[in-house]
Amino acid sequence: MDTSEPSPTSRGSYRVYTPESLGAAIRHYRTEAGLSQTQLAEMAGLNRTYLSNLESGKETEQVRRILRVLRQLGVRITLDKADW
Amino acid sequence: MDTSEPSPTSRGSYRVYTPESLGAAIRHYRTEAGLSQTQLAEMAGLNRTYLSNLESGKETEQVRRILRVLRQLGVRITLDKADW
DNA sequence: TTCGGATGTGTCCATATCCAGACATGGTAA
DNA sequence: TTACCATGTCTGGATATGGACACATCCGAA
Repeated sequence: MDTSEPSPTSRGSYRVYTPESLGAAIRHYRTEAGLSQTQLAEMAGLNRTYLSNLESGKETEQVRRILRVLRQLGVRITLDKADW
Repeated sequence: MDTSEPSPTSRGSYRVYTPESLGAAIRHYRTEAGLSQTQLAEMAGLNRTYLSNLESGKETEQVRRILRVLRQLGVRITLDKADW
């Protein structure tokens, strides 16, 4: 199992390649914001169980599908904080 | 109907805010690559109908959910070509 | 120690959603 | 014109998936 942090780029942004790396990035930004899963789930109108699974990269076949499309196109996905 | 291009940034990358903008970006990169929906769907192991809907931003409640989470966290999503 | 918060994880179930297939339309080439 | 391709869109059905809820674990505070 990969317990490392999601690899940030030189400017603190995150590359997304897999559902797992997407989940890791979400978890990073959530904890950075000082929010619990319960709080963020409420803010986003989601179930906490879903958010837990999302952060773990589980049960996200849909995400995997979309990432497959983008990978085939050679498109890179980058996440970063808007207020930088 | 919106026939405009998805708004590119100064460096040719695309910001994703909604399922619609995600779909528009995918369509842009697909046509740029000279691929038909059928071709890309086969390459990615998907149904063409799904890809058509994905590019139109339809039936993507899952994407909308995840985008809600990222928006609440103030996280920005950028797509760009890896070979630039 | 106990207590509470945070998180992971399991089950059940209603429903969203993907796929297959068909059909219509618009464009283009012969 | 006909023929073909790309795309949008609809239906039906099988399945994936999210929500609700419960429970266990871990950890820090009191």
